[in-house]
Amino acid sequence: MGATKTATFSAKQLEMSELFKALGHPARWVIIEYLMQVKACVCGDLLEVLPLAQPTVSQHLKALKQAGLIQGTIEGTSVCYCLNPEAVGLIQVFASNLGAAVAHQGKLCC
Amino acid sequence: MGATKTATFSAKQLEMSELFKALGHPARWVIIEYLMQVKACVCGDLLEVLPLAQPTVSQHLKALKQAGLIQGTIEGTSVCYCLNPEAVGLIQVFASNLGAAVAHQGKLCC
DNA sequence: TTTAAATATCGTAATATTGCAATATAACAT
DNA sequence: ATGTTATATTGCAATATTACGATATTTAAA
Repeated sequence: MGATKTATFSAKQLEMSELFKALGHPARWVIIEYLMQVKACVCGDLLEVLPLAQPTVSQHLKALKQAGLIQGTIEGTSVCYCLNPEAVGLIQVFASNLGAAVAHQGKLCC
Repeated sequence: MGATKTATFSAKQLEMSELFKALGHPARWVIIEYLMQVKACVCGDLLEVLPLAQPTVSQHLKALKQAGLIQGTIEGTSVCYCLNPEAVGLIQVFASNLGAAVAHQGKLCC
C-alpha cells in the first residue's frame, strides 16, 4: 500500500494532525513566522521571503488555509492573508496539555 | 522538480518544521496522545491502539525519535519510549509566541 | 544452545507531496 | 474594450511518504 489509513482515525485526530502537517514544511513554517511579525500579507510579499516561484507559494498558502491555520480575503486585486485565531487556540491548548502531561509525569524512565 | 528545497532554510526553521511534520500524521499523533496518558510504552502496546502492522508502527516510532519528539531506551527485550521534554519545551515556546502575536495583533484585517 | 519474544531493517508497491512552466482568472486602470 | 497587475489553477516530472511481508537482530528463558 502506501496511503495513510485516514478512515481509521477520529475527526479530531485528523483535524489536529492536519494542522501540524501544515506546519511541517519549512516554507509554510516561514509563512507562519512571517505572519506573526507582520499581522497580514499578500502572496507577493512572500515571494521576497521565500526561495520559491509564485505558483508554489500560492499552493502553500492554499494548504495553510485548508488546514485552518490562516484566513484570506480578497482585497482589490490582491488577497490579504492572516493567522486564524481559532487554529492558534487549538495549538495553545495542545501545547498546554502536553506541558502539563510531562510535568505531571515527573522523572521519565528513559 | 518535487523535492523540498531543504538547503535554502535555516537550521532552526528546519528543526521546527521537522518537529511539526512528525506530529502531522494521525498515527504519530495518536502515539503522542497515548504517551501523554501513559508516560511510557513499548512498541507492542501501540499495536493494540493503532490499526497498523508492527513494522509500520516501528517506522513511525523511528520518525518521532528522529524528530526529537520521543526518547527510547532498550529495556530487556523491548524498547521503552516516552516523550522528550526538550521537544515539548520547543512546542510550548512556539505556542506561547504564536498566542502572544495574535493577541498583540488585535482585530485582524481578514 | 535452542527457542521464543520483541523490535528493527530491507525491499517494494501504492500513494502523496513538492515545485514550476504555462495558462487562467479577476479586479483595476486607462 | 484593452492592458496591467496580482493571484489561482492545471498539468506534469521528480521526489518523498506510507504500509506491509519477509527477514534480521537482540535479549531472555528453557
